[in-house]
Amino acid sequence: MGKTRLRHHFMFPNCSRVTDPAIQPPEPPYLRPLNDPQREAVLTTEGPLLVLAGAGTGKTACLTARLAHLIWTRKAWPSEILAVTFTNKAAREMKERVARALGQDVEGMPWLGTFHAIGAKMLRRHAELAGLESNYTILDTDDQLRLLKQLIQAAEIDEKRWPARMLGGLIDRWKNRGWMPADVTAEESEAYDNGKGQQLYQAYQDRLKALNACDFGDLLLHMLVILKTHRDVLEMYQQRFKYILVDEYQDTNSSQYLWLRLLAQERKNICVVGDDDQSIYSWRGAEVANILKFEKDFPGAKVVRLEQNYRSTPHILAAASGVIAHNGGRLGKSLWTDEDEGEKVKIIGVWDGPEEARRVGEEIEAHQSRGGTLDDIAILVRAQFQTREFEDRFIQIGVPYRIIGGFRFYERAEIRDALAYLRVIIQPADDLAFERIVNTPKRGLGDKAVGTIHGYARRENIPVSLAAARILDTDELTPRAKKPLGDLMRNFARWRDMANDLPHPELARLVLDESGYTAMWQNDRSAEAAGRLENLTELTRAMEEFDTLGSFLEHVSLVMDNDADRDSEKVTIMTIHAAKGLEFDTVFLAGWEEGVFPSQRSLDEGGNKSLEEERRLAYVAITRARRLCHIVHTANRRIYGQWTSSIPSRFIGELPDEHIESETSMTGGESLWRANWSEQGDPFSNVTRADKRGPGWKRAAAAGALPKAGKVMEAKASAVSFGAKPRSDIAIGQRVFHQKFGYGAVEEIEGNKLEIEFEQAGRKRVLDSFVELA
DNA sequence: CCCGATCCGCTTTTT
DNA sequence: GCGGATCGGG
Repeated sequence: MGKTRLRHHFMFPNCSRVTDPAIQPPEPPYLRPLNDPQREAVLTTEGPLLVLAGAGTGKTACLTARLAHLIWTRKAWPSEILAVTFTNKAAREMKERVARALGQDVEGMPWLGTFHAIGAKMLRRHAELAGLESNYTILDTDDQLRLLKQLIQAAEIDEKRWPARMLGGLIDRWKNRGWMPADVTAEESEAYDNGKGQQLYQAYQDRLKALNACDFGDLLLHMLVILKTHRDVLEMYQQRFKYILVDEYQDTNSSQYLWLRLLAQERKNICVVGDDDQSIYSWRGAEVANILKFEKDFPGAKVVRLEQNYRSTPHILAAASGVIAHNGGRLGKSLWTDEDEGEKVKIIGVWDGPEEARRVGEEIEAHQSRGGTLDDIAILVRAQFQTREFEDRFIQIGVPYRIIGGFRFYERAEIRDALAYLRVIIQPADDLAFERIVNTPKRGLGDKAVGTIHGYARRENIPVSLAAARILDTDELTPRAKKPLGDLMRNFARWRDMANDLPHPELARLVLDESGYTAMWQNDRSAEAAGRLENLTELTRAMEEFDTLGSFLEHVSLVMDNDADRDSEKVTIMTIHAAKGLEFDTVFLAGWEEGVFPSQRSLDEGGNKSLEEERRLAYVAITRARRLCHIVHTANRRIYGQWTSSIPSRFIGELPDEHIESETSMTGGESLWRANWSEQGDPFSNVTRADKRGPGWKRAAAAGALPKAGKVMEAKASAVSFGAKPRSDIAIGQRVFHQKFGYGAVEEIEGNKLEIEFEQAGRKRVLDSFVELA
């Protein structure tokens, strides 16, 4: 095992020289590249330690060196270190880098992984203490939702008024806080159907137990309860874990915090690494408070700040620091760098969304013609909908791009269907999986038949698939339904038998064929059918890398690989959230407008707390850039099909003047925009402007944060009503040209809106400012 | 069971 | 303005 391999490493010839007083013991290789604070973070092994690691300060290098150090100095065996991360990617990277630091692989680090993976592993060992069997199924959000729907229907609650997603969200929130159903307060319970929240949470947990299943929150919550109520189990883990290491501590939720605190209580060798300024996940339960109060929670904690930035230029750092300085209650860090000054952060103002994409496209083409690679470039957006505009444009001009996020492999319908078949084979009691595929492909078992089976199951209090088997001996089903159900059940019995001696990828292929599932897609004439079949092939191929079907299914539920194709050069388009932890030479930050970024939701609800989170997001966004950072904002944007005039983000106003330069390039010239603005009466005319920055409206917009509600509302008025002066040069029948839709003839005129019959694109409604006379 | 009409809702996302 | 979920009619 890994242990022996590592032991071998301790015989490294260098180590024996320690006995020679004339020669300083050589520094272990992993310490060499570290600066002083990093070194301190590595060498302070005993007692609680908080490492505040600013963006780009070599956090991962430091973390891995620490792990390597603990192992190298034999303070702990690899199996005695608990190291938790949030994502599989981070865990994988850490594993690889520790291995590299020590010069071999670290299979002996069984407790390095995500919170959920480690929680799942512990829970498999102690499942019976939570009323589960160790082969429990891990449900994803889709399953969770379907289950909740059933419960809501059974409770005869109007699902329209009290949607399942709402209940799901509440239950998640409660689990994140470490609450079992009994812990839900009346006040919280009130949030769903006048106090039915707690009751439904309890019913949901009961159902999960009956299904021998867990949702993601349970992986932590069950273990937390077990650690709290079973001293012996807690003590065993406290003994085992000599050192605890936590990455991205600012992202931990209460349940994770309580879990860590229990485990660290005895030895107190807990090292947490994070950056309060990069806390951007409060909406999924993260508590910045955890990192802010670490020193209180662990008295005598040492704090090490990593402030030397190895990533960005001084201008970029100063810009980011300038923005984040507007937040209160920070632990505080000041990033610095040795790098040369570099270029200022460039603020680009454009007319509308399409022009934003056009403009960024031009910059990218220029970068390319200078010989730069597209892999250096990222476009970061606040929300997924913003990617559309760039996609459209890049397709048009032929710039290859990849969009990170969106649909993941394991979330696709065909993959989930295939997995459902396998789940039913492994765990016959998995009702959710059974119900998913009982009539997929169509085999004449519609709602009626399934409802009858369901009723039987409920009456007899047995799993649905068992009910399906038994109901065949009764007359409850019509002969028409009995036949296909009998076939299906016999198939499952047969597949289950075969599971023992057939390799599981083989089994999967066979099941997909014999069930008619493959045929279903082969007969499908729609465009995506071929892709779905490919995905199924890919799925069975992926299974080959796992020893058992069970381990594969766990991998699927816990490890969502986002392997966007890395092979060819592409511009990366993604959300800021997805970009956290990454870096790019050149970064375009798009859509920096009030209502987009900061998002409308964060402005409407959540108050200052959520605005500060948006600001941290801005900080994360800027610090992704190594050398060039461009911030783009538009004067008009279409949101939910509505043209909306937008004012620059307040975060632009918060950038220190001396580190930015601005430019405006609007179709029709800036004067058009300004004319519209003044015709209507500048909503910010009562605000004193610092006119340093050219047009001055950027500042004004930022100042718009001051006179709140009314003013901002007003500024949101649609562009259509705004300077709605119809063009005098357009009449019905006029031939016009439009950037996106090409040539067409005007059919109708309504104010400044035109209805145009385009030659290629068909009939569209557009603003007159978007067309030229042809 | 399939289809079209209609209605809603709409930030971020990992596990 | 789009996609998806849901519902009612054929």
